[in-house]
Amino acid sequence: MKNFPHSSNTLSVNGNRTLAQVSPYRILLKAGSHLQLLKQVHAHLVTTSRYHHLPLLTKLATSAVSAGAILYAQKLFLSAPTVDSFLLSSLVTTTSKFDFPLHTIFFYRHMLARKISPTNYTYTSVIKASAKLKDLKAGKVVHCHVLANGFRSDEFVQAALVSFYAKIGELEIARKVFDEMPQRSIVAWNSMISGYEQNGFAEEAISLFYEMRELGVQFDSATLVSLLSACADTGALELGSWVHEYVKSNAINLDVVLGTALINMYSKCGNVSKARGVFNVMNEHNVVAWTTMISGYGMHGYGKEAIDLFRLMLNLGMCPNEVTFIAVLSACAHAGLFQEGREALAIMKDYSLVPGMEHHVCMVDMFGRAGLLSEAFQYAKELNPVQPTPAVWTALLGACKMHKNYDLGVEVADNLFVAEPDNAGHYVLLSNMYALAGQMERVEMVRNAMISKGLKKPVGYSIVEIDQRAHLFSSGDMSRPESMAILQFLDELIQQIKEAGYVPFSQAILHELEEEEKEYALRYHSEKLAIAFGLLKTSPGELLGL
DNA sequence: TTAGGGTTAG
Repeated sequence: MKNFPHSSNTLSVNGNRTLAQVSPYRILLKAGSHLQLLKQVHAHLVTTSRYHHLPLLTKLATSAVSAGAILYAQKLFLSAPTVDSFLLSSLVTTTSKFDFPLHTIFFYRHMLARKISPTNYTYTSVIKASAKLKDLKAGKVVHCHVLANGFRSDEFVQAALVSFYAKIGELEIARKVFDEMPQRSIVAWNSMISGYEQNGFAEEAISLFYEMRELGVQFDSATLVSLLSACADTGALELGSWVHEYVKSNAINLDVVLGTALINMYSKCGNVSKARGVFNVMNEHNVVAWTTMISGYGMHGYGKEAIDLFRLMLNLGMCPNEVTFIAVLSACAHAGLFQEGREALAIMKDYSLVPGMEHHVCMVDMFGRAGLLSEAFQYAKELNPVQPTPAVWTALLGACKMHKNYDLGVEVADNLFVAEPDNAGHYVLLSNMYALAGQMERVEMVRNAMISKGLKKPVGYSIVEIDQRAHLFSSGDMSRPESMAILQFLDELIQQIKEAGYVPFSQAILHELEEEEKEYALRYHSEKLAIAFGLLKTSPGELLGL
């Protein structure tokens, strides 16, 4: 609730003048979104018989929406003696703005029922509400209304549609609307770029940005934020650094959103000190910025730095949320700081947070990695009556493998098998664990089960960036024209490192492969292919930034 | 007599 200046419970306007002497509209403006005052005005309007005055009622209802009193606003509307287009379109736009999408649709239906013609403002609001509700059908219906009522070339409505389809994952439709726009606004470009990135098509997001630049369309901060996310997704450090330089040399305001996107990009691309550099020069830090930086430290094994930053955050009075705690616990797990992790989990309640399954997974992972296997197993079992999720068992299984405790590993694997019988990734973990425990008949059983169910483990990828272009490799990938050269070069490299003492660790891919196959899979692992390609295509030292 | 579509962490 916002603070209301002057007084809290009674209206005193302009010194001694009474309520009746002052324009009710001015009182309403002054009441702002203070619900108590709005109700007083409401009562006043009723007692002075001005309740039928629609402009006043409209202002009252939209103020109630902005105060979060959506049901009160709805009652006001339903009790109105008459309704006009101003009242309804105001309610549609205000409910959309203040995040009451169901009510936006509700008032829009009332508009249609009363044959009130929507404007482009109405359409943008209703489309945004459909996006919030992830309601494809509602959005498509509104899209039809848009076309039928001649808003096919309205810049605002079309941009809202691009955004809607992109958010809901219908990228082809989004692109079609985008392509057919007579005038593409910056917002339409940004919606399309962000849509690609949010749906896992970072390459397309980056391409579209290049297209935008080549066409001479001026991009803005929001474009760069989505572009940075795409860089983070693909490891495109060079392009991400270009964005940073661009921001600095064009004096673009480094607000908390842009700053956080830069921190995230540098962290994911492996440059934590640059990430911290950005964090340090930002003027404003919200919980997302803090969490991103803590998470950046954590993912690179800098547990102490993550904990120090977390403590600094708390000392400065910033409130962590559940994501912050996931970042902290994960950092502790990777750095072996289980004491710190335990303390962090214990203080969640001080911030009215309850540990969820993701936090428990971190704890199991933390004990497991630290070699405290029985503690981890105990923790996992004590999660009852909340049944441990497969993620908990997977974390524990990884720990059993890491610490070569195969007996416990098999026990855990059995739990995993029961918990999620259709996950191909788990089958591979299971069969590896059985193989390590020497239970070959079970390996056979798991493998057969996998084949009979037609399950296949999703393919993993490795990416290397050369000249601002990301190159993607999967294991044994032979799809490039340079494939033979890459393999030849890789063979030479492997020969050299073998001479230097390298022994392939074929246990790591035990999934019932013959010895020869094992070595093939290890040798042509996607990371190795990507690195060989990178070394081939760059001058000595360049790939490592030397 | 009102008001708009795009951007950050797991």
